[in-house]
Amino acid sequence: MQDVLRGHLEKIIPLTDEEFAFIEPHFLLRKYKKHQFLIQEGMPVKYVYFVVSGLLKLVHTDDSGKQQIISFALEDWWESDYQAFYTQSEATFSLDCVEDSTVLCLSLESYQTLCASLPKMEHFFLEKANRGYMALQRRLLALMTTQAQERYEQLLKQHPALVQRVPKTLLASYLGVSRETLSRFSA
Amino acid sequence: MQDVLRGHLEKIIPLTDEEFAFIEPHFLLRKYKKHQFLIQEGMPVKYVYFVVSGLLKLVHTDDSGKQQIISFALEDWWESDYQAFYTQSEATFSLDCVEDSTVLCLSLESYQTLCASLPKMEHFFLEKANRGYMALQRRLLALMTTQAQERYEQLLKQHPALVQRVPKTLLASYLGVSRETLSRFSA
DNA sequence: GCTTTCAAGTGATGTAGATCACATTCAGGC
DNA sequence: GCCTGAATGTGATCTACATCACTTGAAAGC
Repeated sequence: MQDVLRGHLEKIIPLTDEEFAFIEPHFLLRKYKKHQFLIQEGMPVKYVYFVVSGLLKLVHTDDSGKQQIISFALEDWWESDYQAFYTQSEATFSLDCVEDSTVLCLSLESYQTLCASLPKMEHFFLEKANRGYMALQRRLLALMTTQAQERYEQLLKQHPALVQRVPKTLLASYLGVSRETLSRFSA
Repeated sequence: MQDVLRGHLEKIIPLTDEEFAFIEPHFLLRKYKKHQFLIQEGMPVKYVYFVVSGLLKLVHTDDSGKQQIISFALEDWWESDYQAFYTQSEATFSLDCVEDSTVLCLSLESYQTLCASLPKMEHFFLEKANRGYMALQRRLLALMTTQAQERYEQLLKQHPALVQRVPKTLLASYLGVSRETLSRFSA
Protein backbone atom coordinates (compact mmCIF):
# COMPACT_ATOMS: atom_id res chain seq x y z
CA MET A 1 0.00 0.00 0.00
CA GLN A 2 2.86 2.31 0.82
CA ASP A 3 4.29 1.41 -2.59
CA VAL A 4 1.82 3.86 -4.03
CA LEU A 5 3.34 6.57 -1.87
CA ARG A 6 6.87 5.70 -2.84
CA GLY A 7 6.01 5.68 -6.52
CA HIS A 8 4.32 9.02 -6.09
CA LEU A 9 7.28 10.61 -4.31
CA GLU A 10 9.74 9.20 -6.78
CA LYS A 11 8.02 10.93 -9.65
CA ILE A 12 9.71 14.02 -8.27
CA ILE A 13 12.50 12.88 -5.94
CA PRO A 14 14.43 9.60 -6.31
CA LEU A 15 14.80 7.85 -2.94
CA THR A 16 17.11 5.27 -1.48
CA ASP A 17 15.61 2.38 0.49
CA GLU A 18 16.92 3.92 3.71
CA GLU A 19 15.31 7.23 2.96
CA PHE A 20 11.95 5.65 2.26
CA ALA A 21 12.29 3.53 5.36
CA PHE A 22 12.64 6.76 7.29
CA ILE A 23 9.72 8.46 5.56
CA GLU A 24 7.15 5.73 5.57
CA PRO A 25 6.52 5.32 9.33
CA HIS A 26 5.43 8.96 9.49
CA PHE A 27 2.30 8.09 7.59
CA LEU A 28 -0.79 6.57 9.09
CA LEU A 29 -3.02 4.39 6.93
CA ARG A 30 -6.74 4.90 7.31
CA LYS A 31 -9.87 3.77 5.53
CA TYR A 32 -13.09 5.73 5.32
CA LYS A 33 -16.55 4.93 4.02
CA LYS A 34 -18.57 7.00 1.60
CA HIS A 35 -20.00 10.08 3.36
CA GLN A 36 -17.55 9.84 6.25
CA PHE A 37 -15.76 13.01 7.24
CA LEU A 38 -11.98 13.36 7.42
CA ILE A 39 -12.27 17.00 8.39
CA GLN A 40 -15.31 18.76 9.79
CA GLU A 41 -15.84 22.50 9.80
CA GLY A 42 -15.06 23.97 13.19
CA MET A 43 -12.89 21.05 14.28
CA PRO A 44 -9.08 21.01 14.52
CA VAL A 45 -7.21 19.66 11.48
CA LYS A 46 -4.64 17.07 12.46
CA TYR A 47 -3.48 15.79 9.12
CA VAL A 48 -2.79 16.40 5.53
CA TYR A 49 -4.08 13.47 3.49
CA PHE A 50 -2.62 11.55 0.59
CA VAL A 51 -5.32 9.67 -1.31
CA VAL A 52 -4.29 6.10 -2.05
CA SER A 53 -7.67 5.12 -3.48
CA GLY A 54 -11.15 6.56 -3.59
CA LEU A 55 -12.36 10.11 -3.95
CA LEU A 56 -12.74 13.01 -1.53
CA LYS A 57 -14.32 16.43 -1.78
CA LEU A 58 -13.20 19.61 -0.04
CA VAL A 59 -16.27 21.69 0.74
CA HIS A 60 -17.09 25.10 2.09
CA THR A 61 -20.48 25.89 3.60
CA ASP A 62 -21.54 29.53 3.55
CA ASP A 63 -23.68 31.41 6.07
CA SER A 64 -26.89 30.54 4.27
CA GLY A 65 -25.97 26.86 4.36
CA LYS A 66 -25.08 26.49 0.70
CA GLN A 67 -22.19 24.20 -0.13
CA GLN A 68 -19.38 24.96 -2.53
CA ILE A 69 -16.90 22.34 -3.64
CA ILE A 70 -13.43 23.81 -3.48
CA SER A 71 -11.84 20.76 -5.01
CA PHE A 72 -11.97 17.03 -5.54
CA ALA A 73 -9.14 14.78 -4.44
CA LEU A 74 -8.62 11.69 -6.56
CA GLU A 75 -6.02 8.96 -6.20
CA ASP A 76 -2.51 10.40 -5.88
CA TRP A 77 -3.71 13.79 -4.67
CA TRP A 78 -2.86 15.57 -1.47
CA GLU A 79 -5.66 17.35 0.31
CA SER A 80 -6.51 19.12 3.54
CA ASP A 81 -7.78 22.39 4.89
CA TYR A 82 -4.24 23.70 4.60
CA GLN A 83 -4.94 27.00 6.28
CA ALA A 84 -6.23 25.25 9.39
CA PHE A 85 -3.59 22.54 9.18
CA TYR A 86 -0.57 24.84 9.06
CA THR A 87 -1.87 27.19 11.72
CA GLN A 88 -3.35 24.37 13.79
CA SER A 89 -6.63 26.21 13.95
CA GLU A 90 -10.23 25.24 13.28
CA ALA A 91 -11.31 24.03 9.89
CA THR A 92 -13.34 26.35 7.68
CA PHE A 93 -13.69 23.61 5.08
CA SER A 94 -14.83 20.05 5.48
CA LEU A 95 -13.29 17.08 3.73
CA ASP A 96 -15.39 13.98 3.16
CA CYS A 97 -15.67 10.88 1.05
CA VAL A 98 -17.52 10.75 -2.24
CA GLU A 99 -16.52 7.07 -2.40
CA ASP A 100 -15.01 4.61 0.06
CA SER A 101 -11.42 5.77 0.35
CA THR A 102 -8.01 4.77 1.62
CA VAL A 103 -5.70 7.57 2.67
CA LEU A 104 -2.32 8.14 4.26
CA CYS A 105 -2.34 10.71 7.05
CA LEU A 106 0.59 13.00 7.81
CA SER A 107 0.57 15.12 10.98
CA LEU A 108 2.06 18.60 11.11
CA GLU A 109 4.77 17.33 13.41
CA SER A 110 5.71 14.56 11.02
CA TYR A 111 5.51 16.94 8.10
CA GLN A 112 7.94 19.28 9.79
CA THR A 113 10.25 16.46 10.82
CA LEU A 114 10.33 15.15 7.27
CA CYS A 115 11.08 18.57 5.83
CA ALA A 116 13.75 19.33 8.41
CA SER A 117 15.58 16.04 8.14
CA LEU A 118 15.24 15.40 4.44
CA PRO A 119 15.73 18.40 2.14
CA LYS A 120 14.38 16.19 -0.64
CA MET A 121 11.02 16.10 1.08
CA GLU A 122 10.93 19.84 1.40
CA HIS A 123 11.75 19.98 -2.28
CA PHE A 124 8.94 17.56 -3.01
CA PHE A 125 6.38 19.65 -1.15
CA LEU A 126 7.64 22.84 -2.78
CA GLU A 127 7.18 21.25 -6.17
CA LYS A 128 3.65 20.14 -5.25
CA ALA A 129 2.76 23.55 -3.85
CA ASN A 130 3.98 25.29 -6.98
CA ARG A 131 2.04 23.03 -9.28
CA GLY A 132 -1.03 23.44 -7.15
CA TYR A 133 -0.66 27.20 -7.28
CA MET A 134 -0.36 27.22 -11.05
CA ALA A 135 -3.35 24.94 -11.45
CA LEU A 136 -5.47 27.17 -9.21
CA GLN A 137 -4.43 30.21 -11.20
CA ARG A 138 -5.64 28.60 -14.38
CA ARG A 139 -8.87 27.60 -12.73
CA LEU A 140 -9.42 31.13 -11.48
CA LEU A 141 -8.83 32.48 -14.95
CA ALA A 142 -11.25 29.98 -16.46
CA LEU A 143 -13.87 30.92 -13.92
CA MET A 144 -13.52 34.59 -14.83
CA THR A 145 -13.34 34.31 -18.59
CA THR A 146 -15.16 31.19 -19.65
CA GLN A 147 -18.84 30.39 -19.89
CA ALA A 148 -20.21 27.66 -17.66
CA GLN A 149 -20.87 25.31 -20.55
CA GLU A 150 -17.34 25.60 -21.85
CA ARG A 151 -15.94 25.03 -18.37
CA TYR A 152 -17.99 21.86 -18.20
CA GLU A 153 -16.75 20.70 -21.59
CA GLN A 154 -13.16 21.32 -20.59
CA LEU A 155 -13.67 19.32 -17.44
CA LEU A 156 -15.11 16.50 -19.55
CA LYS A 157 -11.98 16.54 -21.67
CA GLN A 158 -9.47 16.86 -18.89
CA HIS A 159 -11.04 14.56 -16.30
CA PRO A 160 -13.48 12.26 -18.07
CA ALA A 161 -13.04 9.68 -15.31
CA LEU A 162 -14.05 12.17 -12.65
CA VAL A 163 -17.21 13.12 -14.50
CA GLN A 164 -18.17 9.46 -14.61
CA ARG A 165 -17.60 8.91 -10.91
CA VAL A 166 -19.25 12.00 -9.48
CA PRO A 167 -22.96 12.92 -9.33
CA LYS A 168 -23.77 15.93 -11.49
CA THR A 169 -24.92 17.90 -8.49
CA LEU A 170 -21.38 17.84 -7.13
CA LEU A 171 -19.85 18.66 -10.49
CA ALA A 172 -22.13 21.67 -10.72
CA SER A 173 -20.98 22.91 -7.35
CA TYR A 174 -17.35 22.42 -8.33
CA LEU A 175 -17.87 24.33 -11.57
CA GLY A 176 -19.67 27.17 -9.84
CA VAL A 177 -22.96 26.65 -11.61
CA SER A 178 -26.41 25.50 -10.51
CA ARG A 179 -27.46 21.87 -10.77
CA GLU A 180 -30.28 22.79 -13.14
CA THR A 181 -28.11 24.79 -15.48
CA LEU A 182 -25.53 22.02 -15.70
CA SER A 183 -28.27 19.55 -16.48
CA ARG A 184 -29.33 21.62 -19.49
CA PHE A 185 -25.83 21.37 -21.01
CA SER A 186 -25.85 17.65 -21.63
CA ALA A 187 -28.40 18.05 -24.41
CA MET B 1 18.03 48.43 -1.47
CA GLN B 2 18.80 44.79 -0.80
CA ASP B 3 17.95 45.48 2.85
CA VAL B 4 14.35 45.25 1.82
CA LEU B 5 15.01 41.73 0.55
CA ARG B 6 16.80 40.69 3.70
CA GLY B 7 14.03 42.00 5.89
CA HIS B 8 11.53 40.19 3.74
CA LEU B 9 13.38 36.86 3.92
CA GLU B 10 13.95 37.18 7.63
CA LYS B 11 10.24 37.42 8.29
CA ILE B 12 10.32 33.68 7.61
CA ILE B 13 13.94 32.52 7.90
CA PRO B 14 16.56 34.17 10.13
CA LEU B 15 19.85 34.59 8.25
CA THR B 16 23.48 35.03 9.20
CA ASP B 17 25.49 37.72 7.43
CA GLU B 18 27.39 35.05 5.53
CA GLU B 19 24.20 33.47 4.32
CA PHE B 20 22.80 36.74 3.09
CA ALA B 21 26.13 37.56 1.47
CA PHE B 22 25.74 34.34 -0.48
CA ILE B 23 22.12 34.99 -1.40
CA GLU B 24 22.24 38.62 -2.41
CA PRO B 25 24.48 38.44 -5.51
CA HIS B 26 21.98 36.11 -7.13
CA PHE B 27 19.54 38.96 -7.49
CA LEU B 28 19.66 41.57 -10.20
CA LEU B 29 18.29 45.04 -9.50
CA ARG B 30 16.20 46.60 -12.24
CA LYS B 31 14.01 49.66 -12.62
CA TYR B 32 11.04 49.92 -14.93
CA LYS B 33 8.80 52.79 -15.97
CA LYS B 34 5.01 52.77 -15.89
CA HIS B 35 3.64 50.71 -18.80
CA GLN B 36 6.93 48.91 -19.36
CA PHE B 37 6.78 45.15 -19.69
CA LEU B 38 8.75 42.74 -17.52
CA ILE B 39 7.17 39.77 -19.25
CA GLN B 40 5.43 39.73 -22.60
CA GLU B 41 3.07 37.03 -23.78
CA GLY B 42 4.81 34.66 -26.16
CA MET B 43 8.30 35.54 -24.96
CA PRO B 44 10.54 33.40 -22.72
CA VAL B 45 10.39 34.13 -18.98
CA LYS B 46 13.85 34.56 -17.52
CA TYR B 47 13.08 35.68 -14.01
CA VAL B 48 10.86 35.63 -11.04
CA TYR B 49 10.52 39.15 -9.66
CA PHE B 50 10.53 40.52 -6.16
CA VAL B 51 8.92 43.96 -6.01
CA VAL B 52 11.00 46.42 -4.00
CA SER B 53 8.81 49.39 -4.84
CA GLY B 54 6.04 50.19 -7.28
CA LEU B 55 3.19 48.11 -8.56
CA LEU B 56 2.89 45.45 -11.26
CA LYS B 57 -0.01 43.66 -12.85
CA LEU B 58 -0.09 40.10 -14.16
CA VAL B 59 -2.42 39.96 -17.13
CA HIS B 60 -3.92 37.39 -19.44
CA THR B 61 -5.24 38.31 -22.86
CA ASP B 62 -7.87 36.00 -24.33
CA ASP B 63 -8.50 35.13 -27.97
CA SER B 64 -10.90 38.01 -28.45
CA GLY B 65 -8.30 40.42 -27.10
CA LYS B 66 -9.90 41.04 -23.73
CA GLN B 67 -7.59 41.45 -20.77
CA GLN B 68 -8.00 39.81 -17.39
CA ILE B 69 -5.89 40.79 -14.42
CA ILE B 70 -4.72 37.63 -12.68
CA SER B 71 -3.11 39.56 -9.87
CA PHE B 72 -1.46 42.72 -8.71
CA ALA B 73 2.04 42.69 -7.24
CA LEU B 74 2.70 45.36 -4.64
CA GLU B 75 5.86 46.01 -2.64
CA ASP B 76 7.18 42.83 -1.02
CA TRP B 77 5.41 40.51 -3.43
CA TRP B 78 6.89 37.90 -5.69
CA GLU B 79 5.49 37.63 -9.16
CA SER B 80 6.07 35.97 -12.49
CA ASP B 81 4.42 33.75 -15.05
CA TYR B 82 5.45 30.78 -12.91
CA GLN B 83 4.29 28.16 -15.35
CA ALA B 84 6.50 29.58 -18.06
CA PHE B 85 9.32 30.33 -15.64
CA TYR B 86 9.61 26.83 -14.18
CA THR B 87 9.28 25.07 -17.50
CA GLN B 88 11.34 27.70 -19.34
CA SER B 89 8.64 28.02 -21.93
CA GLU B 90 6.80 30.94 -23.49
CA ALA B 91 4.73 33.27 -21.36
CA THR B 92 0.96 33.05 -21.52
CA PHE B 93 0.65 36.01 -19.18
CA SER B 94 2.25 39.40 -19.39
CA LEU B 95 3.65 41.33 -16.45
CA ASP B 96 3.86 45.10 -16.64
CA CYS B 97 4.09 48.22 -14.54
CA VAL B 98 1.08 50.09 -13.22
CA GLU B 99 3.58 52.50 -11.65
CA ASP B 100 7.32 53.08 -11.96
CA SER B 101 8.82 50.09 -10.19
CA THR B 102 12.02 48.71 -8.77
CA VAL B 103 12.39 44.95 -8.74
CA LEU B 104 14.92 42.25 -7.92
CA CYS B 105 15.22 39.58 -10.59
CA LEU B 106 16.02 35.95 -9.84
CA SER B 107 16.85 33.56 -12.67
CA LEU B 108 15.80 29.90 -12.63
CA GLU B 109 19.43 28.88 -12.36
CA SER B 110 19.98 31.12 -9.36
CA TYR B 111 16.71 29.99 -7.85
CA GLN B 112 17.80 26.38 -8.11
CA THR B 113 21.26 27.12 -6.80
CA LEU B 114 19.82 28.91 -3.79
CA CYS B 115 17.40 26.08 -3.03
CA ALA B 116 20.06 23.41 -3.46
CA SER B 117 22.71 25.07 -1.37
CA LEU B 118 20.54 26.63 1.33
CA PRO B 119 17.71 24.49 2.66
CA LYS B 120 16.46 27.62 4.39
CA MET B 121 15.75 29.18 1.03
CA GLU B 122 13.82 26.16 -0.12
CA HIS B 123 11.87 26.43 3.09
CA PHE B 124 11.24 30.10 2.41
CA PHE B 125 9.87 29.42 -1.05
CA LEU B 126 7.74 26.54 0.24
CA GLU B 127 6.23 28.83 2.81
CA LYS B 128 5.52 31.47 0.17
CA ALA B 129 4.02 28.93 -2.20
CA ASN B 130 1.75 27.57 0.50
CA ARG B 131 0.51 30.98 1.50
CA GLY B 132 -0.05 31.87 -2.11
CA TYR B 133 -2.03 28.69 -2.62
CA MET B 134 -4.26 29.35 0.36
CA ALA B 135 -4.86 32.94 -0.70
CA LEU B 136 -5.83 31.82 -4.20
CA GLN B 137 -8.20 29.26 -2.77
CA ARG B 138 -9.98 31.92 -0.79
CA ARG B 139 -10.14 34.16 -3.82
CA LEU B 140 -11.60 31.37 -5.91
CA LEU B 141 -14.22 30.73 -3.27
CA ALA B 142 -15.10 34.41 -3.08
CA LEU B 143 -15.45 34.54 -6.85
CA MET B 144 -17.85 31.61 -6.80
CA THR B 145 -19.97 32.57 -3.82
CA THR B 146 -19.90 36.32 -3.47
CA GLN B 147 -21.64 39.07 -5.41
CA ALA B 148 -19.47 41.52 -7.31
CA GLN B 149 -20.34 44.40 -5.01
CA GLU B 150 -19.39 42.49 -1.91
CA ARG B 151 -16.12 41.39 -3.49
CA TYR B 152 -15.38 45.04 -4.16
CA GLU B 153 -16.20 46.02 -0.62
CA GLN B 154 -13.95 43.32 0.75
CA LEU B 155 -11.13 44.52 -1.47
CA LEU B 156 -11.68 48.03 -0.14
CA LYS B 157 -11.34 46.74 3.40
CA GLN B 158 -8.39 44.46 2.82
CA HIS B 159 -6.36 46.58 0.43
CA PRO B 160 -7.52 50.18 0.73
CA ALA B 161 -4.11 51.40 -0.45
CA LEU B 162 -4.37 49.36 -3.63
CA VAL B 163 -7.79 50.78 -4.46
CA GLN B 164 -6.35 54.29 -4.15
CA ARG B 165 -3.40 53.56 -6.42
CA VAL B 166 -5.11 51.69 -9.21
CA PRO B 167 -7.55 52.99 -11.87
CA LYS B 168 -11.01 51.52 -11.44
CA THR B 169 -10.85 49.90 -14.85
CA LEU B 170 -8.03 47.67 -13.62
CA LEU B 171 -9.77 46.91 -10.35
CA ALA B 172 -12.84 45.83 -12.29
CA SER B 173 -10.77 43.45 -14.37
CA TYR B 174 -9.15 42.03 -11.24
CA LEU B 175 -12.53 41.53 -9.59
CA GLY B 176 -13.98 39.88 -12.67
CA VAL B 177 -16.63 42.52 -13.27
CA SER B 178 -17.17 45.11 -15.99
CA ARG B 179 -15.90 48.67 -15.63
CA GLU B 180 -19.45 50.01 -15.83
CA THR B 181 -20.84 47.72 -13.18
CA LEU B 182 -18.02 48.56 -10.79
CA SER B 183 -18.65 52.25 -11.36
CA ARG B 184 -22.27 51.82 -10.25
CA PHE B 185 -21.18 50.42 -6.89
CA SER B 186 -19.53 53.57 -5.58
CA ALA B 187 -22.91 55.29 -5.25
C1' DG C 1 -2.39 76.73 -24.49
C1' DC C 2 -4.43 73.37 -27.29
C1' DT C 3 -5.32 68.77 -28.45
C1' DT C 4 -5.56 64.06 -27.64
C1' DT C 5 -6.06 60.36 -24.79
C1' DC C 6 -7.57 58.10 -20.63
C1' DA C 7 -10.63 57.56 -16.56
C1' DA C 8 -15.06 57.59 -15.02
C1' DG C 9 -20.25 58.10 -14.71
C1' DT C 10 -24.76 56.83 -16.52
C1' DG C 11 -28.90 55.32 -19.33
C1' DA C 12 -31.04 51.57 -22.22
C1' DT C 13 -31.18 47.05 -23.43
C1' DG C 14 -29.73 42.11 -23.69
C1' DT C 15 -28.49 37.55 -21.64
C1' DA C 16 -26.37 33.79 -18.87
C1' DG C 17 -27.58 31.62 -15.39
C1' DA C 18 -30.15 31.48 -10.67
C1' DT C 19 -34.20 30.14 -8.46
C1' DC C 20 -38.60 27.87 -7.80
C1' DA C 21 -41.64 24.21 -8.73
C1' DC C 22 -42.69 19.83 -10.15
C1' DA C 23 -42.10 15.16 -12.47
C1' DT C 24 -39.43 10.99 -13.15
C1' DT C 25 -36.26 7.46 -12.49
C1' DC C 26 -33.23 4.75 -9.84
C1' DA C 27 -30.64 2.62 -5.91
C1' DG C 28 -30.52 1.07 -1.16
C1' DG C 29 -32.25 -0.32 3.25
C1' DC C 30 -35.08 -3.32 5.62
C1' DG D 1 -40.75 -6.48 -2.92
C1' DC D 2 -41.84 -2.04 -0.99
C1' DC D 3 -40.61 2.43 0.48
C1' DT D 4 -37.69 6.34 0.96
C1' DG D 5 -34.50 9.47 -0.50
C1' DA D 6 -31.04 10.67 -4.01
C1' DA D 7 -30.04 12.03 -8.72
C1' DT D 8 -31.66 14.01 -12.76
C1' DG D 9 -34.55 16.51 -16.19
C1' DT D 10 -37.41 20.40 -17.55
C1' DG D 11 -40.55 24.51 -17.69
C1' DA D 12 -41.42 29.43 -16.01
C1' DT D 13 -39.77 33.38 -14.09
C1' DC D 14 -36.40 36.55 -12.12
C1' DT D 15 -31.93 39.08 -11.63
C1' DA D 16 -27.10 40.32 -11.57
C1' DC D 17 -24.33 41.75 -14.61
C1' DA D 18 -22.62 42.50 -19.55
C1' DT D 19 -22.70 45.28 -23.44
C1' DC D 20 -23.40 49.36 -26.16
C1' DA D 21 -23.65 54.15 -26.59
C1' DC D 22 -22.84 58.58 -25.10
C1' DT D 23 -21.09 62.40 -21.90
C1' DT D 24 -17.95 64.78 -18.90
C1' DG D 25 -13.70 65.76 -16.70
C1' DA D 26 -8.91 65.41 -16.02
C1' DA D 27 -4.22 64.28 -17.25
C1' DA D 28 -0.48 63.93 -20.66
C1' DG D 29 1.94 65.10 -24.75
C1' DC D 30 3.72 68.61 -27.81
